[in-house]
Amino acid sequence: MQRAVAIGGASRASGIKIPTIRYYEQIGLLPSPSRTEGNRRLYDEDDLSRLRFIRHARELGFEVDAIRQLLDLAGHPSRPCRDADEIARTHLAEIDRKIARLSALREEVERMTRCRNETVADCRVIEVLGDHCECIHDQH
Amino acid sequence: MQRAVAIGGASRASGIKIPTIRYYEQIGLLPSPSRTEGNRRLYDEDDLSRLRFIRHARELGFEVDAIRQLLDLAGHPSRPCRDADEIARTHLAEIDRKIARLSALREEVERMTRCRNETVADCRVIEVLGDHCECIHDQH
DNA sequence: CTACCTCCTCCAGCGGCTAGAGGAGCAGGG
DNA sequence: CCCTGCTCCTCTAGCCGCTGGAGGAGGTAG
Repeated sequence: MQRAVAIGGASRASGIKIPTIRYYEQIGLLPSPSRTEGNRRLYDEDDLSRLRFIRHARELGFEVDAIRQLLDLAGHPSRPCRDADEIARTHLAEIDRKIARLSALREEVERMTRCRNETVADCRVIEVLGDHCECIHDQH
Repeated sequence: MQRAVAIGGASRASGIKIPTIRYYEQIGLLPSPSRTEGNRRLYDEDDLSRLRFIRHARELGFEVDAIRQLLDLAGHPSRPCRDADEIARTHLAEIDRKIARLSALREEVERMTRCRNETVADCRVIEVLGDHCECIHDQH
């Protein structure tokens, strides 16, 4: 049996603040963990993985609902992939767009850091991220 | 002289909703545009670029303050790069971490879409994004 | 037994939007 | 020239995703 930690430990392990963990439980993003006799939450390794996943996904700009879908996908082994396929594909497309635009931004920001003693007269950061040739969105 | 558009046109051109554009102006993320005689906002090409930039940056998970910094960087040609260097480097590191984790996630999600008629029994999406070996953060 | 730390619940507030009310500007057709 | 209808204006209230504090109970160490 693996050791379980209280909410403070889970917070340190995941980098998510204590009230936020409780909030995730409240909105059903995280299953209600077991409790001690004294009513304290106990998190096992699975819970911690899930918390780390949520943290990184949020940092990458996925919204709670998307994370919920991804977690469902990963959390139901018996579910046929066919059902999950469209969800996954949707997210794949979104991930690709994110990577493409981050790479373009990276290029420009790095260029800025290279010109140590010059001015940023020719910075094109806005143009780079403002360009939407890689966009798949309908709305613009 | 280039044509300017009203807020509705700016919204369609940038993919940002009208109230959000007004909100960005209110918090000083977007400069107050010129107005018509009838008090309507008029946006030129520069404003639209800025709006597109903000939209993409927000989608990529940058917070408003980071965007403000990046815009300042790109918007002051006379400013020596030395001043801006640290800001740029900080963001560069963040961008790199985002790209690394997005790539890992991409890999896993794609693997999920490949197994058409199988189950997702061996999905490792959570582990992939839960892993924090690329993290530079102090807090965990 | 006391001190102190972590945990509990409840609730209020903040950042970043988003939507609606109520009213004025403006463009096109009759 | 006026009416219809669309877009715009400001103001205010609400939603999502947290974040922090009050007030109190559990648990552990000296």
